[in-house]
Amino acid sequence: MIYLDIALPIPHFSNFTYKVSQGKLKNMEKEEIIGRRVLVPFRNYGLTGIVVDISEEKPDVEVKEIIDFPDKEPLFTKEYIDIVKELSEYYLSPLGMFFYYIIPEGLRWEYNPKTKRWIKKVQEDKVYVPNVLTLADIPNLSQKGRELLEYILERGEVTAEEIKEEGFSLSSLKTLIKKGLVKEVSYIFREEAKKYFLKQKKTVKPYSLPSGKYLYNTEVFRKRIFTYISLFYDAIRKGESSLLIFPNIKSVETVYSFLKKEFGDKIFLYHDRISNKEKIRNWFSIKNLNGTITIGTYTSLFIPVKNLRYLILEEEYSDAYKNRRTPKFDARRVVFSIQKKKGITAIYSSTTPSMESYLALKKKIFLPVNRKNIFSQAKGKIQIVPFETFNAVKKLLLEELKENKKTLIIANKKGFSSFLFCDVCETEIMCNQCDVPVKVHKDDKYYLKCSACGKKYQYIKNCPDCENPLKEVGFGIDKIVELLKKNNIQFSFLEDSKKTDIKLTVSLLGKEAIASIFDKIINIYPDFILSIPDYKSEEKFFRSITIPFFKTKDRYILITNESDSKAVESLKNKNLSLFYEREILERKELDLPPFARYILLTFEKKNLEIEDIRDLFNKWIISHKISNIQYEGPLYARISKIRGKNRIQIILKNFEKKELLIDLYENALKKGIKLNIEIDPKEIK
DNA sequence: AGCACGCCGACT
DNA sequence: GTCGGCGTGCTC
Repeated sequence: MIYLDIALPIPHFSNFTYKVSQGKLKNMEKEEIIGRRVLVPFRNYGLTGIVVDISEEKPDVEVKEIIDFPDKEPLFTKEYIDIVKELSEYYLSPLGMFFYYIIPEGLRWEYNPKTKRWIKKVQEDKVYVPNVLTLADIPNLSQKGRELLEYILERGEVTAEEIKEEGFSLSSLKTLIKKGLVKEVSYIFREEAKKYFLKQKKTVKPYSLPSGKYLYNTEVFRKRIFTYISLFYDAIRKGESSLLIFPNIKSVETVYSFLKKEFGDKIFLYHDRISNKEKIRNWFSIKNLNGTITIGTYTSLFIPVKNLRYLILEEEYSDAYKNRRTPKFDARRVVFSIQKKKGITAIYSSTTPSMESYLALKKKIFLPVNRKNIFSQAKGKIQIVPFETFNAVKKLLLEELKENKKTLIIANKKGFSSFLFCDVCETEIMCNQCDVPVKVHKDDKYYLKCSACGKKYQYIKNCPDCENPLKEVGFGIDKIVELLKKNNIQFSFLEDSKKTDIKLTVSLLGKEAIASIFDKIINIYPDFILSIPDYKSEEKFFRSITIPFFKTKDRYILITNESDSKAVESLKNKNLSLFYEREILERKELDLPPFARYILLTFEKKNLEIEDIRDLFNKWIISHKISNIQYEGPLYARISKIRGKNRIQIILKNFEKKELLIDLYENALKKGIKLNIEIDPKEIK
């Protein structure tokens, strides 16, 4: 008997032991078992897990036997298991939950105890293998049957399509199966013999970067992409692979279709909107083939790419790189872990890098890709217009849109109005289950929507308490849409593939790959970003005003009242480090990230009170004899209620013994309080 | 997470 | 009597 350490998808901070008999092992080597997907009985149902370790010692607890190893090969290599383990510990996310999330969706099989069957989510590939060793001494076999058996023996393993292509009929195959001469085998993935073609264009010079961590902020996106092409050609020549990550699917698809022309069958796509079948096929192809290129979202970071050489994280500043659900992780850190483990070349790219990356470059933890001046690649004129009223903005827009130029309008805000306000009661109209004012939206008609829980409400004109007419406060993208429609101006959204001269978007952040160059860009009042109580607000504001400039050919019109801020100063002076240097000083003075590490604890329960949490927290500190702990709270969260549950927060600063928080999590859970632990939160209020 | 079990109020 | 909502406990 052999015992397996299996990570199962349940929020429990330990693995589970199962036994496996020699028969089920089918002569597998130890290395072929670790990293494998495994089906196990669990209570009265079943689960899909990942084998993370093997032992021959009998454990203390009573253990069950596994059901099956459904795959031909492991999903993960030992290296990647170590990387995922490290991340799971860092982010306090259970290992099994981590693995379950990062494997292709089609492999997350579920057991239905009623029908006693596994729901497999994808169709398996069926192949046919010989069940005899030679053709000799087989009586009663037709000429056709003999020829087919000979063919299957020769190939070792064939599909029904291949049998048909060879000119055999499927009924001959059926006869052979009936006679027990051929066996049908199901695989979730069968490696395909790929026909590669690759004609390198003469214009592209292969280029290589030695292993290490790089910051690439010296060139705009359209130049960076050609650097990647050069790197990819160099890697392919050596049989090495590359992984290029974007913060959203639209960017992935745009770049994929562009690079497909260049690299043909060498290139793979991986994100959550491709089919389950394709995801599985691509996973194994990328794992097994030499010299591939993968374009994907952050889920593709966990594919154990064969011979990985270049790992590129595009627009590395993007908030989308932080997964806010379990398993919690930040793509930037995942890239860091993979680089450290494998000694590859990792490139963090963006026009406006994150503060962390900028500081890492300063400290020489990151290397520069080159030393070009990014401002020499943008020639637009910056025009700063103060904001007065929304009516003035409307007038400016109509005037500017008269010119037949390729124009982009950035609205900076979703929805129609920010909220509804009653002058008499002096209150905002709130969501009835959250502590959030409802936002006014307008698609075909007006409606109200809560931005916290997503609940929609009918539009109301008058205050439900005093019946006085309500005032709409603020303006979002839906109001710009209304203006353009009223004036019969042809437009489309930036994210649509439709071709119009006028494009509209909420924000350009994370969309550098989607947006082309515009003659004119109008950025409407991004100032509100500064009013969000978060230490990253200035950085976000800086990015929102800077990125559009690098997409402008002639005129960049920025509507703002913040022209004295360090962000606008730095843009006007065409010197981005002006902003970064000043921001770094401020962060250092206030002891904010990246100079301090924070952990945000959010407790959620109906009718939860500050006292409950203070009790719970103090008991935890005493029971673990924790001293010198720096924290703030417990306090009500900025959004003090979501879906009827009160939210109370504690912020820990530079807390080292993270693993003790598991105990706090479990103590809270015993009282029906859900604790959300966020390591390195992206917002601190 | 996802399931079972048990308590309790509401409704036949 | 029985259905179902939800609080609690447990998982190799």
